[in-house]
Amino acid sequence: MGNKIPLERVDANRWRIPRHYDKNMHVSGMVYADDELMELILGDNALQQVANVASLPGIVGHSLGMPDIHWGYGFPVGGVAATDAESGVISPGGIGFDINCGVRLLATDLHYEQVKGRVENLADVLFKRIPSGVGGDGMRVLSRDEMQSVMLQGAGWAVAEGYGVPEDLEMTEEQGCLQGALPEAVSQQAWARGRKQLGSLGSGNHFCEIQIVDHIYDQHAADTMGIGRKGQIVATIHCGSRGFGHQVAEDYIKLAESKQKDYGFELPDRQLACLPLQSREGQAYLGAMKCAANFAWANRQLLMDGVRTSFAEIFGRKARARDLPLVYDVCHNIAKMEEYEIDGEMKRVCVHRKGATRAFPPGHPALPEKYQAIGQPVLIPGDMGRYSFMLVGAQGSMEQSFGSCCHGAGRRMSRTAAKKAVGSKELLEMLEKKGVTIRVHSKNLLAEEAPQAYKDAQQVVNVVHNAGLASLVVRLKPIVVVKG
DNA sequence: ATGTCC
Repeated sequence: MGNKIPLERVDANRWRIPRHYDKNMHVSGMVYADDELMELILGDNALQQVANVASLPGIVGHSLGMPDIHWGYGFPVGGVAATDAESGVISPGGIGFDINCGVRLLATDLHYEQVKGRVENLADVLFKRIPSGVGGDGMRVLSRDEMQSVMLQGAGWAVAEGYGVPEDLEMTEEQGCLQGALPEAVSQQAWARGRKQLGSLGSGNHFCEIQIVDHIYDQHAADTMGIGRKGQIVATIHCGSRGFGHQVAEDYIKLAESKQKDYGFELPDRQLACLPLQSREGQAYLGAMKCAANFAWANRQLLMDGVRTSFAEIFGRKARARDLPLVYDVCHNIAKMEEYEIDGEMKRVCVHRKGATRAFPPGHPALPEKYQAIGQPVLIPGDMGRYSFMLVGAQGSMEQSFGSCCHGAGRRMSRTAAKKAVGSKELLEMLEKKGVTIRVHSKNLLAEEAPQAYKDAQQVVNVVHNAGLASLVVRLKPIVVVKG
């Protein structure tokens, strides 16, 4: 079905889905891929979803698809869409179920030579200290007051509770807190789920990895981030808002679906259900989404503390935050109100990033002082067997993609297809052969995350680099993987 | 992603 879509080649890395393809489209689609990735993308219906998103009321610019794009709920994963702040809509499916799923990376001052004899020990301690698994409870149970504070203050709450240091907040997108969160817009069911889950990894593609700096593309930017030594050990955490954000998403997707007739929206897919940004319901979703985003930042802050404590336990470090500084934290499932130049005038828009990372260029006012000259760190986890990447945002993102780029390798197999194709035993053997030590809560879910189930992250990041959305800084190789 | 079906 995807191959019915007319694709116009723009250049080596970009393809247009012309607006005339479907009368519902208000704008064209723009998809970032080279020839090889486009072959994979044509294998599912993600391009149809890019075209569908172009029919959202008030969409501006292009409906965008990043090179890691694949099929998602209504919107593709790896999609970016901006809607007019006054006359446009917000679509909960355009943010996704795991609100503020995101990634953070910590540097260490350790070299692989200092760690290689303790790898098994490190894996055990991380697995012990980082709660994981489907439905898993977190590091602490929150009172109602504490839960409300987490929703309102995000990572700042966690730092005030002793999980980390104020410098961590400077190195977090939005300082780890979106203003304007509305706890009263969050259902009691979501409150109840959230109160048990703060400080937990969950399952699926979430992980904590210990990685080695494997290749350096940009020494100056790598040095600025404190990850400029080959063989240096870093830690990556990939996690979101757990059952809390999932419940918020579910509640508002249902609400939006029930309101489509009232607002006179006739969208090509009911999963695109949306709410006018300036409506009572639209503002309620935005306020609830911010609660979930803030919860996710507090969650990653607690998980990071677990990583620092693990390193302290093994390597005897006392000043943990100083020895393991946070390099940066980005979210990749979120809607943000931002300003861009569109057709020659500045416009305030709601940028839906679903499986897409903010990638602001050097000099952007939202960046901390430390990164003004190099641009925003952009963390791109690949798969557990091959590699992950650090990039920095480039000027092209402001001109082309509403300050956004890809968020990962992107699936090439569905979860069910991956489970059919890969046995958990052979996968564990393959990882061991590659020198990856793994601790996993549920072995039968692991196959869903097999490297074969993902595109080659190197190909994906090459496309955003060549298209000028972000620039390569370092490549990382996993040595320890902890998963749910 | 997810108390993977209220």
